[in-house]
Amino acid sequence: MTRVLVVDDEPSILRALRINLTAREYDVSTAIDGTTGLAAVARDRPDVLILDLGLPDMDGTEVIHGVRGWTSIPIIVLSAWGQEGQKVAALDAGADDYVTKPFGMDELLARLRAAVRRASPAPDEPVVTTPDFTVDLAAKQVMRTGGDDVRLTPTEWQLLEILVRNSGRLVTQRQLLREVWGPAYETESNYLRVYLAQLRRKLEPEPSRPKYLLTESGMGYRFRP
Amino acid sequence: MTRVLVVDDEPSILRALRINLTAREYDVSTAIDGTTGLAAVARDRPDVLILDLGLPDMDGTEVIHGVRGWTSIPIIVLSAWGQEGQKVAALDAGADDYVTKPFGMDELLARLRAAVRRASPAPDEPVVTTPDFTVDLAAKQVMRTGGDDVRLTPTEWQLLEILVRNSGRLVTQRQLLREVWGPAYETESNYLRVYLAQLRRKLEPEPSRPKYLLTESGMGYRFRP
DNA sequence: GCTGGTCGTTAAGGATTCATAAAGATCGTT
DNA sequence: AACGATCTTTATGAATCCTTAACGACCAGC
Repeated sequence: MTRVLVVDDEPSILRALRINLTAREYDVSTAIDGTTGLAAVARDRPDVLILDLGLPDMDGTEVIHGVRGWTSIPIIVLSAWGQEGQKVAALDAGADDYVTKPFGMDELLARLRAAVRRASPAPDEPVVTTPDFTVDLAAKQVMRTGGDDVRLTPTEWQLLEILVRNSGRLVTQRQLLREVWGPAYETESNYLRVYLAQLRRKLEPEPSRPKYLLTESGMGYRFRP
Repeated sequence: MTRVLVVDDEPSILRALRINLTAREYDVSTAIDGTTGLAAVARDRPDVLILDLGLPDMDGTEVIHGVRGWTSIPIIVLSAWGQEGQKVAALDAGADDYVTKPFGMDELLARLRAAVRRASPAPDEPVVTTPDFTVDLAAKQVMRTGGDDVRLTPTEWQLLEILVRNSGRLVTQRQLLREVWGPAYETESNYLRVYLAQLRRKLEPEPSRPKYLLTESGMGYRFRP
């Protein structure tokens, strides 16, 4: 289920979007200003952000910069008629698309679908296999070679997914912390140690001598296929 | 924040660009001739280069060749009216775009945005290969020819990365020390000796007779691909 | 041949980072 | 209310890395 965060200060628009998007099987959350919006992005990690440019507390482009600083989720901007300059600035700041108010719900839905589609470029290899286990990115499933599947908690899965998607590449601790826990946790590197240990216990044949989930001291972690 | 380096010998133009670009949230640095311009590119590694063709000390195309020898950052050329030949030569040499003086700030800004956008999806992080080992900048991985990968510590990696990114050209001790240890360590050249020795021990087939990590006595070091 | 400077090599400590276990905190479910 | 699962936090010893110093080799100039 696609999760959408709507940031707008007009209750009527929030209400209209919530009703329409929920009816279309989107999972909707809302925020009424830039500050709570930024916090909500970090906390809820939505799949798409719909952002009104005319917020009471901060400029729309500031919000975009704040989001773009650490994630690349699609951002669709809502701009009032006549705010052409703001619109361009928003696109420059990193927004993906814009809709001018007042807008038809059909148009917004179309752009929403397009944004989501663009954002998830079908990974060319949704299944990664090693001699000891198999990771199915699409099905969110891990199976040990032999048949029984491994139960992973949500956090464990997020971590594994990032490492597997960057197969062979070193992933910085900052990046892992930012993408799993949010930008406020960039220094909590002990989280990584705890969860890497759990993943190793569940996946590695010899957890204290990892073959797949490798540590590069001082730099980050790497999944070796 | 996008970093722009402006190389021009006319103070009025430097001033105008600095004001306008800074106001648009660009991080601006400047140089007044080709020599310092080339040094600034190597040192600051800007995201875009704005280069006047009519420099006092060297021909514009020479500057472009000097830059293109080792990086593919976008180059926007400024040419005085009537210098059609120079303009073509500049594009041949590898410039990305040109603006004819006198120019409107809006036009320059538009071309700047376009250049940055074109460049961003193609991060220039190549794979450098030698007969004995391979350095993958993106994956932060070094593999010896034969299969086994080499473990580098963070400091070793930083050093190697700078040398490889400046493949073939001499990198000053000052520059290496500044970029790895910070400006306060610019004179601690023994650090370099220690770490170069370690890198050679890990990478060179004959560490005491280096083929790739060369010392230029009194000057600095050079990576020969 | 002596001398001062630069470079290569090595090794020991102290500092940082890591692995691991285990105890609280939180949340939803029964 | 109690439970189980998950997430957070803390503590400890082990592993790794960085810094620093010492010593010898090499080269240029005197």
